[in-house]
Amino acid sequence: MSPRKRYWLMKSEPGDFSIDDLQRVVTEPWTGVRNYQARNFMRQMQVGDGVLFYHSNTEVPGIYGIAEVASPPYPDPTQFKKGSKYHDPKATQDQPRWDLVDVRFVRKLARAIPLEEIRTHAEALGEEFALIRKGSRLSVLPVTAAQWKRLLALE
DNA sequence: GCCAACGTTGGC
DNA sequence: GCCAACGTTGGC
Repeated sequence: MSPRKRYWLMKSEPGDFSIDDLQRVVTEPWTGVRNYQARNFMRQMQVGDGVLFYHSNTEVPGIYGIAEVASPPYPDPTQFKKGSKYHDPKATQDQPRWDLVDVRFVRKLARAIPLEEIRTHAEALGEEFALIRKGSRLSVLPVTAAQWKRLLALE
């Protein structure tokens, strides 16, 4: 028995990989996460979970699209690749350190929801929401069903 | 490009 | 186990 569908927010710098890139390739392994908290969230993911696709480090940071989890978690192959900027010398095939999931394109939002606007709804979303919590830089974070609904109502 | 906040590393 | 130094993230 699998738990009910969950929701997540995943950040990407559009210069590296944008929602348009995801639309083009449809499915993409979410490589390069090297933060334990973010990794642990990906380990909890199930196929079909909803994903808010967030653009960071860009002119208007915010939510630009919707994706879904397309695979169970598995070891990030880039951790084994010497010369890759994601290579981790402490990871071995027997003892991988980093997991990822494949992410599949669902749709672009009719209108991006800027971080600035999301902040104005902090009270409704909950102060503990990691996206707007002071100092939080998590690139993969959980979203409750209520937050998912509230955020997409802003579209 | 700046820099605050945070995580990781490594000397001791 | 402490903590300074360093690296990274990501908003602005």
